[in-house]
Amino acid sequence: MNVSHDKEAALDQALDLFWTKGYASTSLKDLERATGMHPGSLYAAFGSKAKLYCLSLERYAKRLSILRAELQAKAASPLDGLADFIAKAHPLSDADAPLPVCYLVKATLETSQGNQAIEGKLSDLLTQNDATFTAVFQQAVDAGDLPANSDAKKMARQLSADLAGLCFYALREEDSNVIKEMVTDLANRIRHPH
Amino acid sequence: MNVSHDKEAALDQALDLFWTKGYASTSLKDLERATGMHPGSLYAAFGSKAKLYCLSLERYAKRLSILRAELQAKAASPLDGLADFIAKAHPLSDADAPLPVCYLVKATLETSQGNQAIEGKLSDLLTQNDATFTAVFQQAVDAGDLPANSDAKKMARQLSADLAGLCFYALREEDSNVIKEMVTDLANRIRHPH
DNA sequence: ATGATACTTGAGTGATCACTCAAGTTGCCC
DNA sequence: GGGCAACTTGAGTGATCACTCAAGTATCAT
Repeated sequence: MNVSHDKEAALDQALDLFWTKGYASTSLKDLERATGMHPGSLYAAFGSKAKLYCLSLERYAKRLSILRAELQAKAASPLDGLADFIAKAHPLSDADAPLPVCYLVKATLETSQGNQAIEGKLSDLLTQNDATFTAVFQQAVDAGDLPANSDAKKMARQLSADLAGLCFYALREEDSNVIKEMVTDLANRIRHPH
Repeated sequence: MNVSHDKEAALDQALDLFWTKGYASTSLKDLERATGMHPGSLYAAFGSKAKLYCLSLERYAKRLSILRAELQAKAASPLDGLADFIAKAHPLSDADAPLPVCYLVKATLETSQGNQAIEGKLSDLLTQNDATFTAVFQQAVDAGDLPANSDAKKMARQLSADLAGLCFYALREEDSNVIKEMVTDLANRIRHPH
């Protein structure tokens, strides 16, 4: 009996698996089990393990970016939107996420050694993310919410690093209240810069 | 012809390899090449890949801890010692380190899925590190360098996270001056809390 | 020299890796 | 219902994985 497969659903399953186990530690057997697809179908649909991984990275980044844009649109100010995003939508604050850790951060630290395609894709997505953060801080400067001589790029860099730091800490801290406090602290620092 | 092996030197080689490639992506072939040891000797000396990894984690943590203690002893104050450590000795500031990234941070984000021994060892070492940071902050409080109502534990937590965030950013930023600036900014925040 | 002890050697183990492809199944048009 | 294109299937590929162990070699004391 054949089973027809939903490529999008399979990609979601693969994303969760890669996210939790990492690229190197996820085997095709794992992917077969998670997606319900057989190796032939997986390769027909996605080409290779590395390409599937890249697709999952892209999918994650796009999903997060859309969420951020939505919150931004609803927020009273650019900085409020960014703070809302961190406090509500980021994997750190998302109970549905397989790990309280940004997928891109974890993937970067794994440095899928040697695979040029994966490293390039990661670099692209992270650069894009930094650019978005920079744009938001620049909007805040233009709106007068930040001093006119603020360095938007530097602030974006610091935010990226701060988020990554929280991801690291969230992975090993068992008390979720501690993380919640650190996340809201960070969000408040964004919302009310001094 | 047999070659006699220096266990300490081999462990150093393994440490560098695991540090750069990660646990899952480092094969025994890689370890053989790096240490010049044959599989039999490796297993006689270290027991298993996982045990060798744990030993390398321990060795790294101890080395870093000793460096920190030395700087602490020479410094004018506890906070100065901590700041010096970050600005001078941490892998972020150490040109000799294989990666400008704390080995323990990278290892934690890799979450050697499933291996209880490795996860336990990592957890121990990180907890120990947090405790040291906490102790230093407490010394600063006792010395009057920090307000009496300071939460040393919370400050240690934040420092751990900040360092991890910098590690993440250092991995992907090509311009070393950017990292240098972020590191000195962090060190100055430690030195002169507001 | 000789035998005992300790260490080194590397071919070989079964398991698992990412991946392929011929054969089988399905759905659709006429 | 016959023919065909598209998809699914899963046993099988060679490579590589972590790891073992019998055989070889060096270093002793005697």
